[in-house]
Amino acid sequence: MTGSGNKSAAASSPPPKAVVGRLSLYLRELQHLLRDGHETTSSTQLGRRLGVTDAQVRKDLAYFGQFGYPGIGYRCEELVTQIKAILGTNQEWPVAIVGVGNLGQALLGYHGFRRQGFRVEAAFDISPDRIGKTFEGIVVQHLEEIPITLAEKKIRIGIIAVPGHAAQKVANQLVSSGIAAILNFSPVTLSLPETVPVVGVDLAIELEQLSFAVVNQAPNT
Amino acid sequence: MTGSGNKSAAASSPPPKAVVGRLSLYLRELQHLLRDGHETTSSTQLGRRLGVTDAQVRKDLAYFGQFGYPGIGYRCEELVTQIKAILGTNQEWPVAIVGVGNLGQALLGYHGFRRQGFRVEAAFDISPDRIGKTFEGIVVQHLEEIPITLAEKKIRIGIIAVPGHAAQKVANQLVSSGIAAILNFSPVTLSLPETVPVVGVDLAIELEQLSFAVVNQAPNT
DNA sequence: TAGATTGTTAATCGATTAACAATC
DNA sequence: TAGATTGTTAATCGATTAACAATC
Repeated sequence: MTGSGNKSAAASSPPPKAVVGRLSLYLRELQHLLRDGHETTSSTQLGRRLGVTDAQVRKDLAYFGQFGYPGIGYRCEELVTQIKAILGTNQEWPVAIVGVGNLGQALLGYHGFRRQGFRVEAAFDISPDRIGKTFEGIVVQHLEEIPITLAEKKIRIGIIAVPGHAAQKVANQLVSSGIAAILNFSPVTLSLPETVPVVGVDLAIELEQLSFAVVNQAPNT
Repeated sequence: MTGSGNKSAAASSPPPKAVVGRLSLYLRELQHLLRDGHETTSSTQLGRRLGVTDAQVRKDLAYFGQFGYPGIGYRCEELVTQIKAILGTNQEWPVAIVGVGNLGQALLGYHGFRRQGFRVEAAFDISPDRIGKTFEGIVVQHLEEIPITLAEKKIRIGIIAVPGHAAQKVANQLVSSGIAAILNFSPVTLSLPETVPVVGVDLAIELEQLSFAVVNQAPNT
């Protein structure tokens, strides 16, 4: 017997970030497969859907253990459970949003977060116009409340959606309030202690990648 | 004389995607340096700010030409101009948004796009509640109008911000209307012709990368 | 059994870093 | 000139792919 819950072959070296990124994609795809009634899948099927090779799927998963059944493939439900455990989304994560402008409000209302185990439980802003208002059941608080609220609600992940010029200051406040990780939507590079992982999403930069591709059209292999 | 506008050493092999991604980061940083009154910078300074090595900065730029001055470094303004030309953002790009829910509305109002040369010029939805409404000066149209409007407004880049179950259909409509590239915010993998580049941004996945980092805390090198 | 598919090792490929002559 | 910094080549490192014995 090979698979199922076997963590014995746990990674000795830490997995590259790219692998963790793909792990999330595998999870997403597996959830779609499940919804479509598939009981099992294979590295070939999964890879084809995501545009990666079957070997890569198997190699990526091998960083974390043995989850498959030779001759059969992977049981979708089981693999979903396993990947969630690896990513830490088998638990609920309360998160905070700082900056309740356009983007912050959209993130507050984004149901996709909840579906994957993230629940926005606090929102902060500096504008008197917004403080005290309620969005999606969350009352916007002043930035000053960050330390107390993070502690009270055991929030470890913060989302920054303030204008660029305010982002570093907000990041510092989050860090000094003990945040464990930051998702940054501001178009700036944050300078933070190495112990606080950051993921940056710059919407303009994503579009730039596309304008480059269009201008240098037909990257004909 | 080495630098300035010299495109002679243009890339023979196509630059890896990772390089183009960093190019956008260099551009962003250079714009900050300019605003802070810096006339020149160096691969070391740029790299330190972004957490990459000086060698990598120079190597990345070398894919596209020679832009620096030995002994001096890079003139910020000049390099900004050069990188914009490479990325194609020395021109204005009209873009369309499909899906005017929470996220779509936020994207419509996002000023960061405009700053980098992207202008939202059309918005589409399927809901009668939203069609005809105006957001940020843009009247929401029915999905049916996509072909006519894209042609009229010469829109080549489309942003998908519809629920996952509708995304593939919308993508097909965009493609058959001649879109050149797609930015996809829906949590699904789109299957598209190879000629249409896609960038996917899945907000839940970004958070998953952070929960992984927190759970596997202290990736102590 | 024959067919399918895994996990893993070895081979290949590509990307990053180090080093340094050339230049200002 | 001495000091700084580029562009580029060679060396290193890491990630992807191919191949295959083991397994169901």
